[in-house]
Amino acid sequence: MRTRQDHRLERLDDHWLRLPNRWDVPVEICAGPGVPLEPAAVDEALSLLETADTLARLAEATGFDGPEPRITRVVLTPDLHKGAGIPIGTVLETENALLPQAVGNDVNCGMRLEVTSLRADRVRSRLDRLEKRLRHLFFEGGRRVALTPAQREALLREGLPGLLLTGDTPWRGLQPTDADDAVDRAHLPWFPARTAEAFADWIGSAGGASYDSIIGGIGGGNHFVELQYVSEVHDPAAAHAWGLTPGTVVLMAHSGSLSLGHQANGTALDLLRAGWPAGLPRPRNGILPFLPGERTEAARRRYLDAFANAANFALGNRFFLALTMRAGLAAEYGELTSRPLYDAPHNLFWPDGDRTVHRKGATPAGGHAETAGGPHALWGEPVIVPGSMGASSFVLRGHGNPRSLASACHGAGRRVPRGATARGGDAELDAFLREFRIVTPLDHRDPLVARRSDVMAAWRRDLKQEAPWAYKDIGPVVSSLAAGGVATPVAELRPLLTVKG
DNA sequence: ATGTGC
Repeated sequence: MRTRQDHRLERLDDHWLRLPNRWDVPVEICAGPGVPLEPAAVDEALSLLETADTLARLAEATGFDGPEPRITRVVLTPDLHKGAGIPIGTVLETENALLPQAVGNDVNCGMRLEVTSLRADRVRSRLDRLEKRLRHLFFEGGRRVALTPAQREALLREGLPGLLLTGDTPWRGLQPTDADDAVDRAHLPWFPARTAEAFADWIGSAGGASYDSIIGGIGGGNHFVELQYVSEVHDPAAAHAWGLTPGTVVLMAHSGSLSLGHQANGTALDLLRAGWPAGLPRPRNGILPFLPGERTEAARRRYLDAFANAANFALGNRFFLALTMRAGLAAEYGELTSRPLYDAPHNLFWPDGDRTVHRKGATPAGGHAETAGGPHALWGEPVIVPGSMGASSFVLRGHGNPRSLASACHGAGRRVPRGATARGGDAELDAFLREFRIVTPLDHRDPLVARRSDVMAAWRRDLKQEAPWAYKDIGPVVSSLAAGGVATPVAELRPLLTVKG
């Protein structure tokens, strides 16, 4: 299928497009002819580029005498769609500038993939019983992760490795493994958090160990925890190395930093507004950057600490989500192993000297250079691309393509805006729910449910926003990544059971 | 996307 091309885009070859702009910033999109691109998202990308002017004006107004702050490259992924100010599916490379909004509110939203010792036929044989267990564990008060204030603080400051060193943290008799430790240590190499002051309320909310109302929650929107099985192998050598043999059951968790990332981003915007030079108009696109230097040092440091705290929390939360799923599986099928293959961040930046790569709704796809010395040096970075509910997901291996800023898409991409899914579609949703095994929170319209604080409730309207027809077909999206030299498929995964936040 | 709408 060929979709009509946006007149502002120029096709470079079969799988790359260019967005010409008056700032001469290289803006490239990896998308084949079968991938629809939302015009509103292209509008938003052009509006983002006005930040090039903001950087120049801010530097002048503040007498900034360091090296020129600039946008050096933008990559838009094939799952591009309109976000709040900056498109979801944007990779932004800057020099001498940091843009909190280019990672978005949900700091370190990401994807964890674990390879279990279970086989699909065994899991399939008792899905009814497993479903009941998971509904209880995730939504009906069965989660109950107990952490002391010291443990909460350690999680924020030093991530999961820090938490594991702070007293006993067994949960339902399950302990993290060496593989967890290796994945979690590899995840956050950039800057440890110094202070958790922004989250003092959450840390200090109990005297002793108490059950946590936040950690272990899935979140909403497109977040989920899913059991899948390997249905097809596309790259036998890499699949074998990663344990992705046909019929193997895997666990996928997509979740973010819940309320913590929002608080971190809010802190950044408050600080940026407070420090904005008097007399300089605020930018039309609403995007406020940090420039380096002493003038902004204190504010930047406070933001980076809150950012790292939220990022650490998100990684830890995905670990707890996996642990919850492991607990359900162990209760139903007996002892098992579940080894994390990867935990990939979607919303994050990496300052590296003067250069910063920001990703908002995009996933790293490093090759040999980016993974050198690590466990994935041989095959490249695992790239996890989930399809919409009920559809296949893919695991690919990254090629570190500099054209893509070593980045790939983080999903199939929304086709219908959230707001446009409210009307109709109820019969289709019912049919979908009969066909696929989707474990959802309890119905929020039920007055008995709404009054109970120990259960999760959700609206049907939210579920409709995540219906399969609201998303693009994942096939052309994955083909674009492969043909565009970004990442190549290793294995295809089909859903067995989805726990939907 | 957010412990639950402007």
